[in-house]
Amino acid sequence: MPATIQDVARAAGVSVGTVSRAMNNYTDVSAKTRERILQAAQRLGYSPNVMARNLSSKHLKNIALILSGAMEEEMFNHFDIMLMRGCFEFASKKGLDISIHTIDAKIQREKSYEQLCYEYNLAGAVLMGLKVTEPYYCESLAKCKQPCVLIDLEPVGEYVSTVTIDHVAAFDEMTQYLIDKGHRKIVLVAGRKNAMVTMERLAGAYQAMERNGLCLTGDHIIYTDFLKQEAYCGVRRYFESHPPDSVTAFLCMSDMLAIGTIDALKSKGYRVPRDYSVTGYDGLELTTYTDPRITTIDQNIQQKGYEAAKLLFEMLEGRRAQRLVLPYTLRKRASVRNINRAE
Amino acid sequence: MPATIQDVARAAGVSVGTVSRAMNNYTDVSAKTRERILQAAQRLGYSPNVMARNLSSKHLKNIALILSGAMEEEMFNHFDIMLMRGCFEFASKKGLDISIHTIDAKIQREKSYEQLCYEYNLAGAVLMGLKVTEPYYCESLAKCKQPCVLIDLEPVGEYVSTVTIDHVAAFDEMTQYLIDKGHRKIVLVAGRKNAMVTMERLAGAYQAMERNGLCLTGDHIIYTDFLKQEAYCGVRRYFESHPPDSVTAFLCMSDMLAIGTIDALKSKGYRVPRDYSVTGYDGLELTTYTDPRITTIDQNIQQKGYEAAKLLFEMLEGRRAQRLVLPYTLRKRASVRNINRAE
DNA sequence: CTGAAAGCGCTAACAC
DNA sequence: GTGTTAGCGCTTTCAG
Repeated sequence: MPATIQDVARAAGVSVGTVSRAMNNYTDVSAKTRERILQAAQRLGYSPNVMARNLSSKHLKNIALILSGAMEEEMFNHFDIMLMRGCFEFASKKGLDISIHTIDAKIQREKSYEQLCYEYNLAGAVLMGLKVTEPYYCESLAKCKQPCVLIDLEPVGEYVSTVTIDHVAAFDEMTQYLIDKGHRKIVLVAGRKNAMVTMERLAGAYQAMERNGLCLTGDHIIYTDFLKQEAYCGVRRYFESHPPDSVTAFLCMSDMLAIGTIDALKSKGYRVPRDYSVTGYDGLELTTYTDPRITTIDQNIQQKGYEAAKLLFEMLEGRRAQRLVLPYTLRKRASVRNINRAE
Repeated sequence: MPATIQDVARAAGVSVGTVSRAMNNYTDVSAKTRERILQAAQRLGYSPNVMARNLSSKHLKNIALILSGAMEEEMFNHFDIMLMRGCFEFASKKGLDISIHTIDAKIQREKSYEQLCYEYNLAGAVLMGLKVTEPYYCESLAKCKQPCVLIDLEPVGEYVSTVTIDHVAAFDEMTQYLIDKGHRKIVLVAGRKNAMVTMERLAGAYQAMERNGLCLTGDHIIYTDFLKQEAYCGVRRYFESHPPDSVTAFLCMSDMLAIGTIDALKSKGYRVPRDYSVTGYDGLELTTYTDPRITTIDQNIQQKGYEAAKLLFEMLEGRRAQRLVLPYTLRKRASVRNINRAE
């Protein structure tokens, strides 16, 4: 049976209140007593019970990483991992303890963010994988006084910060890059139809196409739920109703979609980039292992996570919510071929 | 301010005890009152405070996933993700709530497993990424009455289960496969020197080599900490002191090491598998995206996680600790070339 | 500087 | 069936 604060108090010959003060680095404990208490605690192998501490303490200090839909689909993918790493990087730098909680669509419909915070005594959280298609939940965020940080979403309410990149500009740049390489017939392998990130990237694609006098028709857009397998099937299906020369490049909204696309192309006997060019998005490390290495937008995901945790930390210290837009980088690699006549 | 059990009691016109019983599905509450209470709870948006519940409750019900060294090196990699997915798969199937905690080497040296359990009121946990090089911690596990499940380690103590695969046999099989393909000059790209998994796989390699009258000398073993980058450097360094024809195949102890090895080989202008064959280990999905696709041992990692969580669950119900050995599969792919004269 | 005591929100034993 | 009450281990006033 592990030691409680009572045991330490007894062993050090003081009251529990004094032990508590000593353990929490209060200044109003004499150096001598503190030393005695710390030694007793050490000797007994005492560590405070987190539940009791949280229950009695007024000030919420706990911060959390909330993984939404961790079990559905391909959630908990490479993207999320990097995000988590970033958060932990910040936490360990600051000596913070971040708790992790998983929620799913069902929970989100039944329990507000505020309730979750109450349940776990959270001061605030970084929310990963949240979908705007859960309007109720987003509303609950807006109303809540516990701050939170969202990734790649629009801020809602006074205590919600977001960290994102300029997806419109990034996708515009990627589209322009393909166009510069001579591609006119482009198929878009898109994400979930009403996801924020999908719409923004779509806007970027349209913007670039229009600027170049091109147009993107509906039958040249393949919607997916960001699953590799869907890209694979979607691309194969595309060729069932379109001739091979109706397209020269596949513009994908994620690296995993690009991988699925390349798979599909290879399965049809085509070669990348000889027959078709393919681009990704996210900048996952694995785009450098693939054959060919994939041209992509490097979002610098880990930094996104780092900044998210930092933002939360700052909000907890009283700073206002904000929308942080991080830079991105276009990584030009072998999956795109220049098809301009000139060369 | 969220509702407490008091508020619900007041709203439903009953005592807190009755609310507690109703919320916890006790049978000794009349259907009518239960209904009234549930409605009141719903209306007030009540959800029990986890801290208070855990503090007051005698029976520990919480189970956790403990990520050891989540922040160091490449921990939190694809392997761990799949393991986590497996755990969550089981949890969501059983309707269990798994909390996640991260610990690092420092914490492990200061705080025993028992203390951790006490701190978070844990009934037991699945421990991921634990290193035997933390002897103190492993001892603390052995002494503790809270059950736990380890991955790829040997069981220690009465309440420690493990789930693993037969690494000796698996690595033997892989080595034999290379030998069957005509490879006699093999370089081993190994993991951390005294890691359990490294030693087991090493034993498998020796076993197969000896059986075939081959021998593995020290200068043909490259030790790493399972980091891709180390394989990259190690392989390049190998060629500085050995002629190109001193080796025909690289036998790697993980898929990431195989990727690093292939990178190094490519950087030297060699091609895989034309010039050198390379094998991986783990069966990560990304070995199917690489160029070439990597021959590997599929550990079925997600199932490992699933079984680990299941084992923990069963131990909590009184079942004895056990050592579970799962099957594996050799996935033959393009990274190995047959160099027998016959073909 | 330190001790005493009042809770934090909940569960579980015990009455009725 | 339901109410009452004693804690769970800790923090935090409030005295002294």
